[in-house]
Amino acid sequence: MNGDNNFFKSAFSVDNVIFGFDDGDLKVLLIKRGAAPFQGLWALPGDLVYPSEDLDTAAYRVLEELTGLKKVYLEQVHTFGAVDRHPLGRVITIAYFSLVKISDFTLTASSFAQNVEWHNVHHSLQSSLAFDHNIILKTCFDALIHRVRVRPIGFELLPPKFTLTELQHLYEAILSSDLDKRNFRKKILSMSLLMDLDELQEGVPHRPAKLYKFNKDRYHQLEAHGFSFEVKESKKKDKKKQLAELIAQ
Amino acid sequence: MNGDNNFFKSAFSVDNVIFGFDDGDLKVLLIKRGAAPFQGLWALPGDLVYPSEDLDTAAYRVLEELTGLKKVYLEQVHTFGAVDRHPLGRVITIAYFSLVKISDFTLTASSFAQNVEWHNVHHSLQSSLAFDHNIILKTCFDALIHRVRVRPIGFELLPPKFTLTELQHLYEAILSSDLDKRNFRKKILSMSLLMDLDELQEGVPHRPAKLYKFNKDRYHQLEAHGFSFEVKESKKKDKKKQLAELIAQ
DNA sequence: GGCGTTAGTGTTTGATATACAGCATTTTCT
DNA sequence: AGAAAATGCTGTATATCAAACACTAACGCC
Repeated sequence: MNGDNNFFKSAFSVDNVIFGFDDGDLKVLLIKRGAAPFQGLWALPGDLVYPSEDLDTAAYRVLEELTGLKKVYLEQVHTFGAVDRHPLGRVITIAYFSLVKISDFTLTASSFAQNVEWHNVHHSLQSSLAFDHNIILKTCFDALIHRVRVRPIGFELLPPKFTLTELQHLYEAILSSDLDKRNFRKKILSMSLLMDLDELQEGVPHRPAKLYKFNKDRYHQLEAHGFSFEVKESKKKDKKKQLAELIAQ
Repeated sequence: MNGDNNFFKSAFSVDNVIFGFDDGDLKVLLIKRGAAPFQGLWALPGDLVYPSEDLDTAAYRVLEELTGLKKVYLEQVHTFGAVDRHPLGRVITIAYFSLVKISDFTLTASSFAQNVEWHNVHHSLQSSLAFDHNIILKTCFDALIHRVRVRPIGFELLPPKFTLTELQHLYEAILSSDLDKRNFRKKILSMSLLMDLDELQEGVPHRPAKLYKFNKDRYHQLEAHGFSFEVKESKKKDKKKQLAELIAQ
C-alpha cells in the first residue's frame, strides 16, 4: 500500500446492454460464458478498455465485434465499481445501452451463434446473470424506459419503414403498459416527426397499414426551437383519482 | 502491448461537483490547484479511488474531507475517459454532483480557506478550469437541471426551514427562468409535500414569511403510490404558439 | 403614521389528456 | 361470389391542468 502504484493495479471495462425489438417483444443480446468465472452463465457483452481507446470507442467496438453493425444508437448509463464486483481483481465497468434493428443482421451467420442469443428482457432480469449484470441490466432498462419517453429514440429499434401500430407496440413493450390507439396516433402524428411514405405494408393477411419513416432532420429543427418530445405512460383516470385522494388526506 | 498487464496501468478517480445555493445564486465549490498540471487553475474537487474503496465511498470521502459534511445528497452522473484527458497518464474519472446546504459549514474555518471557494456556476462555466472540468461541470449542471424538475432534491440546497419565496428563487436560479409566484405556490402546495411549521421568519425588515419543511416520508409514501414530482420550466404561451406554427408547416 | 418591502391569495381562459365505437380495407376460405 | 377474419383507421365530448394576471396584508423603519 505504499506509493501510487497501487492505484494502477486496476482495470476498466465497458459492458453493453444491446436492446432489440422483435415480434412485439423487447430483447437483450446475451453471451453465454465459456470460461470461469461464471462459466455457463449468460452475461452482457463487454470487454476491457484498451489503453489507448476512448470509452465510447470501446463500447462501439464491442458492439461491432458482436453484430457487425457500425452506426448504432449508443448511450452511456452508469459506472459500476463495487470493490468485489469482479472475482479476479478490481475492475470497474462503464455500462452502456444501445439500440439496434434486429432485422439488420442475423446472429446465426456469426460463428458465435450457439453462445449469443436474444433474450426477453423481463426473463433475463429474473434469471441469474454473471457478475453484477442483473443490476446493470436493470439500470440500463430503467434508463431506456426513461429516455424513450423523452427522446425519439424508439425508432432506432424499428426498421426504417414502419407502421403506426408497430410503433405503438414498441412503446407498449418498453413501458409495459397499454396505450390507447387513437390517442397515440393523434399525439405522434401531431408532432409531425413522421413522413408518410405513401406506401403500404405488403404480404400481410389483412388490410395493409401505411408505412412511415422518422424524420430526424425535422426533429433537430424543432428541437432547436424548444420542442420537446414526449410520450406519456398513460395514467388511467381512476388511478389518478386514488392518488388525488391520498394527497388530500 | 503484450499480456494483460497493460490494462492495469490505468487509474480512476472521482470528481465531485458540489452545488450550493446562497444569496439567490447557484454556486459550485472549486479548488485552486497548487501544483502542476494546471497549477493555479480552478478545478473540481476529486481524488483517485483507493484500491479497496467503492466509487460512491470515494465520492463521499472527497466531499467530507473538504466540507466535513457526511450526510449529503450525492448522485453519479457520467464517466469521462478520453485517452488524453489527463496529461500524466490514463485516468478515467467518474463524475458526481452533490447538494449541500451552504449554511451548514464555513469554508473560512478550513485550512484550505484560500484555495477553496464558492463560485457562481455560470461564471465558472465560462472560465477555464483544469483538465476537462468545464465539460464535467456542464454535464453535471445539466443533470441537476433535469433532476431538480423531476425529483424533490431542491430542498437539499436549502436550510431545513425555508420560505416559499426562497424555494422559488432556488428553482429560478437552477432553471434560469422566472416562475409565476401564484402558480408556483399553488403547484408546490398542492403536492402536500411541505409541512407548514406555523413559524415565521425573523429579523427581516418586512412582512415575515411562513416557514416550511420538506416532508421526505410523505414523499416516499406518495411515490410508492405512483406520484411523480414535477416542476416545469414554464413555457410562455407566445413561445408555444410560435412552436405550434412551426410544426404546422 | 406613512413609506418601503415582501407575503399572500383566486379566477378566468385556453390547451391538453382521456375515454370511447364503428366503419373500411384487405386476405382467405368455401 | 360472398362471408368471415383480421387489422387499419378516424372524431368528439368531457375533464383536467397550465397560464395569465393585480390587489390587499403584514411587518420594520424612519
